[in-house]
Amino acid sequence: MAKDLATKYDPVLIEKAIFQRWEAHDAFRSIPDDRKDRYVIMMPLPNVTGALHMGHAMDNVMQDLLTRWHRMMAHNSLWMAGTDHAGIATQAVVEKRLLELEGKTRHDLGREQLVERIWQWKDQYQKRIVTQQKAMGCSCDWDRQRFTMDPVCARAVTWTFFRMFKDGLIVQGDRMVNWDCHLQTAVADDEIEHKTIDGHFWHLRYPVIDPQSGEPDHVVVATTRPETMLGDTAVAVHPEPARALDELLKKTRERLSQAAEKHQQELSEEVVRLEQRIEKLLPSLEKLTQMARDGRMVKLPIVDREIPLITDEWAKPELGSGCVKITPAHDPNDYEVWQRHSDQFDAINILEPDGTLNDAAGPCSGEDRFEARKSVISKFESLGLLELIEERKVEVGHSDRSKTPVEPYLSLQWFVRMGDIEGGVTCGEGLDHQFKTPGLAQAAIDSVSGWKSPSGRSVRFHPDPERYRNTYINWLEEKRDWCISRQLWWGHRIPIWAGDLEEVELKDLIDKIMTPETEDVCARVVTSDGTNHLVENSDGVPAGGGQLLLSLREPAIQDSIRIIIEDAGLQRDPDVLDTWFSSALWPHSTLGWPDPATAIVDEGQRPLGASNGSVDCLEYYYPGSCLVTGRDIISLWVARMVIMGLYNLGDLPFTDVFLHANILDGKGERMSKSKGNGIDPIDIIERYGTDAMRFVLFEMQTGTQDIRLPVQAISPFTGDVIDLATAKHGHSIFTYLCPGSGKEFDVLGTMEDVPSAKLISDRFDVGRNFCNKLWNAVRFALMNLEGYSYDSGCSKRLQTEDRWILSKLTGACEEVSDHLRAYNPAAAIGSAREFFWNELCDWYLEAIKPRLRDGGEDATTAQQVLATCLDQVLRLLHPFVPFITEELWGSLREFASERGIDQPLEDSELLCLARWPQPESRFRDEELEASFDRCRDLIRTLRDLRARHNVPPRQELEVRIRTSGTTAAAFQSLEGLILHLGVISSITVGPDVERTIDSAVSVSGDVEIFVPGVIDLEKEKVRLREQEKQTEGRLNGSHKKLANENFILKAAPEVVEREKAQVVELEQQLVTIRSNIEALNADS
RNA sequence: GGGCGAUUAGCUCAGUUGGUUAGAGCACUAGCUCGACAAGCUAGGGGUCGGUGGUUCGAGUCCACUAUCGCCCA
Repeated sequence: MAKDLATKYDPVLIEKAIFQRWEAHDAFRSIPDDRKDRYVIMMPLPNVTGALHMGHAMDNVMQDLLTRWHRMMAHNSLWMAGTDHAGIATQAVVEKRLLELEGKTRHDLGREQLVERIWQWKDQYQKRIVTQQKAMGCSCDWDRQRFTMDPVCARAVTWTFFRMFKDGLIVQGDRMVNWDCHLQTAVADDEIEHKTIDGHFWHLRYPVIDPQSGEPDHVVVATTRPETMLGDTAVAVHPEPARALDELLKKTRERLSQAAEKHQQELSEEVVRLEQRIEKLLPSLEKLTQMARDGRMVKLPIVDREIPLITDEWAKPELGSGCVKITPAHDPNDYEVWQRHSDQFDAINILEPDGTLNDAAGPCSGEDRFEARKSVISKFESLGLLELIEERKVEVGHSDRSKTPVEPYLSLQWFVRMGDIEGGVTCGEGLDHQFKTPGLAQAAIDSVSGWKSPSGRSVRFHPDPERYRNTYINWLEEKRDWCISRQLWWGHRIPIWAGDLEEVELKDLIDKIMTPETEDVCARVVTSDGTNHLVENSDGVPAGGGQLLLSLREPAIQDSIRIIIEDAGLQRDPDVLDTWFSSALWPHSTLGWPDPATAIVDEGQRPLGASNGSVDCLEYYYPGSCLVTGRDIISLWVARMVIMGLYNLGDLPFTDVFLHANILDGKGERMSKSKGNGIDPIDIIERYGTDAMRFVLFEMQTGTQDIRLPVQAISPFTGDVIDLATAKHGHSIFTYLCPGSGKEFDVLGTMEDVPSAKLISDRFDVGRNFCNKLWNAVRFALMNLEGYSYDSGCSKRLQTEDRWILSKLTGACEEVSDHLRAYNPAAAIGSAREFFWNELCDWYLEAIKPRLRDGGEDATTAQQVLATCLDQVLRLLHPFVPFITEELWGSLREFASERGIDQPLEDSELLCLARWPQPESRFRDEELEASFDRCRDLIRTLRDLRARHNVPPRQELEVRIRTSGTTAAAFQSLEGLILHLGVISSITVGPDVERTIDSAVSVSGDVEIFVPGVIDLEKEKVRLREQEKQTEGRLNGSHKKLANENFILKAAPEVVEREKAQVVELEQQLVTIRSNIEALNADS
């Protein structure tokens, strides 16, 4: 019985069962069939570092929305799920735990054991992530999920690397990295924490070799890291100090002339300083520049190296002595200088990976970098070359992972060449649509710039195409090489074996491993002059031998060849690939590329190869449809997927990129695991229900504007709700103080000795309320569907309100689809909500209550319209709030097995597989909607009048209305409705209706409403006078506009006409209001 | 340092190509336990659209500058 349904919706009772039903029916299964319409979303793979937060929830539910929507449109829809190994992040988490719990470093464990530990961690978190996603209702094909390091994805990685290596797209080179001496790895820029500490600025003298007369016998350079002088290979001065100083002075003066008061003093002091510098120091700077041009050398103290004086704009004439030391191997800026002058001097590395100094450091070799700092200073002091020591605040980058200072460090890394390449790059090699592109970055730029792939595809960003197209292109246009090597143990190990071999050994080895049939081995030899030769057989081995670089393509055969090449003295590259290398392949690696038929999927998974007469997954599902992600990884990931898809398959991985908003906390900071401000979606789901959470996320997703989500914690001590945006932190950023008890609690649930608090946000109340409303509306309907049976003749008996709600329903179906097509979930769910709540519940349900009560044929018709509306509403809402709609769908089908008006709607046991609502244009009746709107206005006016005069809601009123034409006709045709909804005893409408002396009065538009028996003349007068004043104001405005010649001349004719019409209307209304005021005055 | 964006009601956000009185939800105020729903219903109050200047007959909307904040890239 419908009456047995609880009066409150309890999500906990149904969500699990509903999900099980979906799984039991295999509802999210995707297998290739003969459908042409297909829809493919590749999940932006969450990494296995930790559990998901609301930012991921946003991403996931957006994808679920699109997938469910397309599935209901009967497209063959695949949502591919999976997780990412996330190189450094995951390794760091596991290493940190290892140190905290066992006091061991990764070196104590060794590579194999550490990797084993990380696999365990991955298993644990992958499970947790999948649990979270299923709880969110994600309708992925769960039998196809992948992991970036599983055999299917791993094979795609080695194949891609191999092909790029063979094509000369992957090369080795030097690059400045941030080196963590403690963990002995490079760390990414975003893993560095900048701290300002008290330091020094040491001014050092370097003697000039053979100074000419009038030239100084030494130059002065300043540094905060004096030990780096051991690696100096040049000293730079500005090429045109006079011009540079002059320009700077001009600019500073200009700024001073426009500066706000608070900046004026600072700027005028700067002007004076520059003027003095030009007067006093410029001559000696110009002398130095001349010396550099003449090729003068200086002698580097301690190591006694002769290094050149050079000119470069990096040397700032406005600072210090104007000279700057150049340490290319240990400073990123100096490295840039070296790139510009590599013909004039070298780079010298003075650091060992552990932070001690190497042999190049001469007498300081073997010392730790900080000891070396002291000894360099004392040596300069004893040589009399220490000019000055300044106290200074210094910015020092510290590694997030080890908390030790990082060192800029020049090291050998692997790169993918992104720029244009002589001869171009072949995309989709071996496929019938293969094509050439100038270079990888260019191919990605073209794909958003009018170029079409062989299958006619290009990429478009949503919902703001131009803005993000620019972001994407700006980054790609630099065409900077992509550094793909990482000094880690967790990840795809670079499939390269290398060794220096003599010519004879080389030939011998090549003969052993490369036969004409071999496709899995690629050999390149780098000779002593640095040239790189692709070697296809032993005849191609260059004279004199060199460094052999072997790449192996197929993981399966690596083991057999490996023994041979390792015997020959080759060693495998110890580095692993950048995580983004494997995630860039995600859209095709998951589908089994390079060969779905032989892809080794997990036990119990659907195979990827062709079966049952259908093509294989790769052919069917690639290229895909839409990528859903945040804008922050446009360059890191989106562009790289485009590149890899084009390169490997000659086509784009997707045509649409939907960039959704990021979730911020109450302070406006990005939600993230490491910041400790992330909410676990499970916390929200437990408290509010999944659908409530989803509803609110969709409502927040309006554009690409980021969304603030103020977060509260429930104190584990007092139960109080604490706003985290204003709460005080405890000992760490993950803990806060409970104001009630003063005790500390944790918000991540990872601190063992600190009680953890559940995080909530009252923003989700809205979603919970919505679900409850939906629940109760259906409950009401079911209570009134007793004895329902479908009747195809129903359309002949439709009442006004029936036709109205069907017209509105048609509009809602159109709007929801339109908004979804425009990637505007907030607008889409807004339209659905507006129809369901403000039209169906507020007006239609109220309107039909008397009919349902009275029974008979009229009741039957109302039942059928109601059942039809609910059927359609549940379908419209399903992609947004899948659990509650699926549950209610089951109940609705029980009570009304057939729904529809003149023909039954297509039915389906599961709502998630039911057909998406089609707008029925024959129900559209705009005239009726307009009449209905007039009635609603009238009823609202009457309710307002009741409230103003304290008339009890149930006390019936008599109403007299003076109006004519269409408005009068509308009121007359909807009289029954007005009587019922306005709680009116009688209504008189006509052009000659007169106000009775005891009537309250309300004027709205061309309608005068009189309600006898409700008298508070003073209130009425005050209100009418306010209305009079307001109307006069608006009228004046319009008059003014129309009096303006320019307005008449220049504004669009329809705008002028509208303005004129408004004047007529307002004047009429003013007359009416004034006559009513007069009448009231006459009465009193 | 370069690029992109944001600033609208107490809060969170809408506001298409410039054109009637700038909207929604929450919160607030008042009144409603009428046979779905108090997680509800009804009505109401609340904004000189960050600031300054400009273009225009007309600016929340376009332009310039400025302040604050955010993101990406160096």
